[in-house]
Formats: sequence, structure tokens, C-alpha cells
Amino acid sequence: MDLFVEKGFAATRSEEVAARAGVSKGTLFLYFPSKEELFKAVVMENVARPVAEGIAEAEHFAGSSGELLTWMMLEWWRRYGATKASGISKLMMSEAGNFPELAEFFRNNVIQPAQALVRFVLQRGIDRGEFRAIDVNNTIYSVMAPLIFLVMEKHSTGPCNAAKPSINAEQFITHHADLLVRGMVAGH
Amino acid sequence: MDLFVEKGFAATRSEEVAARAGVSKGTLFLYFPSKEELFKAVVMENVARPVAEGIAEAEHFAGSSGELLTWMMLEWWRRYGATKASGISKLMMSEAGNFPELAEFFRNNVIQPAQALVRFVLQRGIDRGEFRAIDVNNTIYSVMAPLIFLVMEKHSTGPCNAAKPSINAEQFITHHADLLVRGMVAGH
Amino acid sequence: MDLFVEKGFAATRSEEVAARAGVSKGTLFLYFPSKEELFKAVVMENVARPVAEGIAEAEHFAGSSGELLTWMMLEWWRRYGATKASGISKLMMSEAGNFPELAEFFRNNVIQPAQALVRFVLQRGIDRGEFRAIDVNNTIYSVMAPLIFLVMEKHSTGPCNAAKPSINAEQFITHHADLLVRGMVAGH
Amino acid sequence: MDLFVEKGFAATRSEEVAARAGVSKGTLFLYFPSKEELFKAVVMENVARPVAEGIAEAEHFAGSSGELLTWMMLEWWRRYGATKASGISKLMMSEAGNFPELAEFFRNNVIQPAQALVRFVLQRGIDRGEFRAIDVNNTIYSVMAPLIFLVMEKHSTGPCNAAKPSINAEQFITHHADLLVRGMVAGH
DNA sequence: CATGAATGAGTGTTCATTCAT
DNA sequence: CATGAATGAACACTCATTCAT
Repeated sequence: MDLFVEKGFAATRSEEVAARAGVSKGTLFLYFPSKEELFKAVVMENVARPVAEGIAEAEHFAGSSGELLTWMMLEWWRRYGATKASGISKLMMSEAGNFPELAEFFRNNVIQPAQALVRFVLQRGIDRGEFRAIDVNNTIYSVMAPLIFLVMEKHSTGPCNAAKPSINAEQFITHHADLLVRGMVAGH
Repeated sequence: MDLFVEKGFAATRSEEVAARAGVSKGTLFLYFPSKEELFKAVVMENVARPVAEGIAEAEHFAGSSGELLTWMMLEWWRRYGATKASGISKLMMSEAGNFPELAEFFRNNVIQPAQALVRFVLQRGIDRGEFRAIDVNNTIYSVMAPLIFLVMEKHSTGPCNAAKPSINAEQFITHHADLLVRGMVAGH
Repeated sequence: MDLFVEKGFAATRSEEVAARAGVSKGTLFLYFPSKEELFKAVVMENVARPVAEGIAEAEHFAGSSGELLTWMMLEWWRRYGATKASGISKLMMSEAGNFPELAEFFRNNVIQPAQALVRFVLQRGIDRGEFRAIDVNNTIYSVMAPLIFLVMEKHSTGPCNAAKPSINAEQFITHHADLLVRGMVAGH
Repeated sequence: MDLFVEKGFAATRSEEVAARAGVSKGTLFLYFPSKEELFKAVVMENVARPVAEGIAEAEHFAGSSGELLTWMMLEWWRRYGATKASGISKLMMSEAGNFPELAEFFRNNVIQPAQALVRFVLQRGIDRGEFRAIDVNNTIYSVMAPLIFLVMEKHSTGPCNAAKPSINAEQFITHHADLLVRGMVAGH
């Protein structure tokens, strides 16, 4: 996974994968009939774990829905976005066109549960009178877009780039969530 | 551009570019000293140019800053995001790590001008008393993230996917802009 | 080696080297990371090695320094100059300007050891009172020039040239060495 | 000629030749049917002039034959060896194998007259009792070899090589001539 | 079950040569 | 006469894949 995340599918050489796995190149092809199958296996293995955990916790959150939204976005970043694992998401967006099966799997097992969670939070706010009767479907994207954006940004520039005045992710998420909540609050 | 968008930078073969241009491989290198320079020319023509034009227009916008922001985001989508050219942006996010020089070129010629424009609009709103004294730097990302998100979404699934219940981009942009503007307005 | 000698460094195609070695092009690059490294290996094997051997023997020579000089020059010719391997020396003089790195490699691994050996012999003659206090640096060239000359002559005309009334190399070397020794002997 | 001398036949690009000649690449091929023919013309044009002049002067030399030999070698170096024109000689040795016609032309029009001149000088020394009854044929090579050697050395390393502790040509020639004359003088 | 030596199709790039204008 | 735009065959080097051991 590390190598695919670092370099993408095409630029990752089987030889290096084998080396990092501590086996010979031949052995790799003994277990995976092709580089494509290896890639699929890598993605399948490394996806969908943390999402489920997050959902369970969110359902028992005690505070206001605005606080919940902010907490959830920050938590997602801390547990997933900021880790190497989020490279899988970047990978998926980059390579989805070449691996339709993977894309569909990813959509079903990662994106949709995540969207459902966001929907749950937004609906909770509306139901409790904290938010206006906003357009939930579109707001889901307003919540997810900056997270995806951060992930792409994090993984698009390699280990290079000393001059990177990079984004402060948590600060940005807090700021964005604040904007959203202000835009959603009831009474305006 | 078509080929780069379809296949990415690395996977696009010079020979095929030449063929589609109706010339021989040698001729290509007569006009562009390398594949990288060819790509830069593609970026300049199809990405940097429309961005520059949009900037010029935005500077003479007459209405409120909230309207300007909404108009700008929608216009960006109509003129660039919705076209095949936006595939270049997806490609850059996908391959930046492997081609640092291209990444820098893109940053300088596309991303930075775009950020400057957004900054200009936000500052305009603050200066005219339409917006609160928001954190401009982070808000720039709040504006750009959904646009990037839409571009990634549009190009991440190839020509496939009939079942795509895809996002209605213009509606989402309008919605997101509305949320942002509501979140930024002065007096709350 | 045969191919490099026949065609020169630049004109020798890796594919043909591989073919003559009875392997595929890929295999060649499995063993030598580049054409330059392949060439260096050829030099080490066919040029630097015999030179080194000759040096070892010369150091244990028993006779007079004049005899040693003559023996050394003749031996150099028999073991190296007269063989196909000496084509490498011709090649290096011809292409050194276009391949500075190879030139330096050759200088370090072949020319300098050879010069050191000649210097050793001349100094031996002076130290033992057999030669005058000649200018050693220039005399080194007086010793080497005719050998280089013979090598160039041998390889400058291809396999052609029936009418070649060519030089009798051993006779010339003997003659030249005799002239040099007469010119160097002490007491005049 | 400059370009061929600097880079050799293969490494000289027609485009650059045309540029330096101040014409277009097409024009070049209007006058010379191929790069090979161009090369032949270059060599033919630039050879054989100075040799003839030198011969005439040598025949009227007044001093001893040893002095004549030294003077002749130095003069050859000053008028030809040290100039860019000597690159032609290097070129011929390097490329003779690929251009047999040129090689023969060069042999007939340059080398043989030069050898004849050296022979004349040596014979003069013998006839006047200044030199022993040496082997004239081989001694001719003993005279020419260092000159050829110097020319090769001068042109084998391009404009590179700051660390070149290069040979002092005139000093070496003087030294070598001295050794030869000492080795040839009558009475030993 | 694992290896690693071997492969060969494929890639960006160069350059002598052509030819319509 | 001269041009310069166009060509396409070459070439060094890469890497996923195979297979005898």
C-alpha cells in the first residue's frame, strides 16, 4: 500500500513492491496474477475499516448538531485523513477510471456509508430545530468536499516541496465547519 | 489535451499525440522539445488562459460581493470545470508527485492566480462591509474545495457508469456559495 | 569488445552487443546499468588487466634497464598492442572528446598506471647509473608515443587494404628502443 | 571543418554545420548529397597545403642534419600540429576505417610526402657522416610517432579538462629530437 | 513453494534526409 | 537557388511477466 500511495499505480514497480514485501519478484506473481490484481487486493484490504467505527460513535454524540458536525469532520481527519491510509482515497479518485470494479466497490463500501453519516448529522440538526430546512443532499457535498480536497492536497505533492506553505488542516476544517454551521443555523 | 485528459500524463504516448494531431512523431518534437513542454503548452492554452480571462472579468463586476462570489464559482464551472479541460486539473492532482516540475508549473500558472482571484473577491467583500472580518486564507480553500471536488468527481469515473446519479454541479455550487455567503455576512 | 573495437563506442548498438553475447537486449541491462558501464567493464577486463599484469612482472626484471625497457615495450606490443584489445585505445583517443567520463575512467585505469610503469623503469636506469639524468617526464612520452602510434596505425585502416606495406611493429619497436637507449646512456 | 574536428564525424550534426555556414539545412543537401560526401569534401579541401611548403624550405637548410631534424619537427608542430588544422589528421586516423577512399587520398597526399621529407633529412645525415648507418625506414617512424602522438593528444580531449597537466609540446619535441640525434650520431 | 535469470515490446527523443513552395 | 517543415527509422533504456530449476 505504501508504494501505491506514494507513486500511484503505473509508477509503482513490481520489483520494488516485492523488495519491500521481502520476497522475490517471481513470488509476487505467484500470488497475484498481474499488477492490476495486486493493486485491487491492496485497495480491498485497506479500505472501509475506520468509517464503520466513526459511525457508531457519532450516533451517541451528546452535544449540539453544529458541534457534532465539527467534531465529526475533525475526527475523520485525525483518524483517517491525516494518516497514510487516506492515500487510498486519493488513489481511488486518481485511478477509478482504469479500475471500474474498484471504483464501484469503493463507492458502495466507503463513500455511501460516509454520506449516510453526514446525512444523519444534518437531519439531526434539522429535526432538532438547530438548522434551517436546508438542501441536505447538496450540503453533504459541502461537508465532504473540503475533506476530499485536503486528502488530495496532502497526497498530491510527494515528499518534496520544502517551500510548501501548506494548509493547516485542522484549522481549515474548524473554519469551514464554522462557516457551514453559521450558514445553516435556523432563524436567518 | 484530449489524450492527456483521457490517459494522464505518463500514460499518454507521444506517438499517439502526434497521430491525433495528424503529424509524425518527429514533427511533434520539432515544435515541443519534450513531452513535458508539450504538456505545459497544453496547460497554458487550455487552463491558464481561461483562468486569466475570468480574472479580468471578475475585476469589473458591478454587484455585491456575495453575488460576485456565486457568479464567479458558477462561471468557473461553466467555462472550465464542466469542460474536458478540467481533466487537466484532475491529472495534475493525480500525478503531481511523480512530476514535480510540472506540479510547480501548474501551481505558478494556474493555482496561484486562481487563489489570488478568490482572495480579491473575499477582500472586496470585507472592504465594502459585506462580509465579516473572516479568515481569508482558510476561506479561499472553502471556496475552492467544492470546485476541485466537482472536477475530481467528474473525471474520476471514466466514460463508464450509466448508473451515475451524479451531482448536479451548478445546483451544488449555488447551494454551497449560498451557505458560504450566509456564513460570511456581516452582523452576526 | 569486438563490437566496440570494430565500430567505436557511439556506433555500437546495445542490441547487437546483446545478440553477439547470445542474450536479449533486456538481459544486457540486467548486468550492466548502462552502455557506459558495459564499456568500462570491457576496458577493465581487456585493457586494465593485462596492463596490471605487465607491471607486476616488470618490477621483478633482472637485467639492465635498457634491456628492461626494450623487453617491456615489446612485451606490451605482443600482449596488448598486437591484439584486438588495443582497438580500445584507438577508440578512446577517437571518442574521448564526446565521452569525457569514459575518457577520465580510461586515464585513471589505463594511462596513468602505464605511465607510472615507464617512469619506474626510467628512474631505475638513472638510479643504477645506466642512464643519464634525463628529463623523465618527457622521456615517458618518447617511450609511449611510438606504441600509441603503432596502435593507431593498426586500427585506423579497417579490415581493408591489401596494399598495406605496413610497419613491422616488433622490428620498429626494437629499433626505436635501441635509439632511445643509446640516447639515454650515461657518459655522453 | 571546425565542427568535424571538434566532434568527429558521427557526432557532428548537419543542422549545426548548416547554421555555422549560414545556410539552411536544406541548402546543405543541395550541395552535398549526403553527410559522408560533405565530410569528404571538408577533408579534401583542408589537407596537403602546408606539407608542400615545409618540404621546399627543408631542402635549403644550411646547418647540421641534427639541427635540421629538430628544426623540422618543431616547425611542423608550430605551423600545423599546434593549429586547428591538425584536427584533420586526428580525424583521418579516427575515421579512416569508415572512409577508405579518404584514407588512401590522405596516405598519398599527406603521409607519403611527409615521410619522404623525413627520409631526405635522415639520408642527408648519413651521407654527410653525421649519423650512423641507421635503419632509415624505421627511424622515419621514430621521428613521426611523437608528432602524431601530440596531435592525437591535443585533439582527443575536447575543450574540457581544466585539470589537464598537458604535455608541453615544443619542450617534448626538443627533448625527443635530442634523444634521437644522440642515438643516431656516428661513432658509437 | 520460491527464486531470479531472462525476455521483448514499448517509450521518449534524435537527426539525416526529402520536397513542396 | 534556397528554404524549412516534415519525416521515420534508430537507439538507449524500462519493466511486467515468464519459467526452468
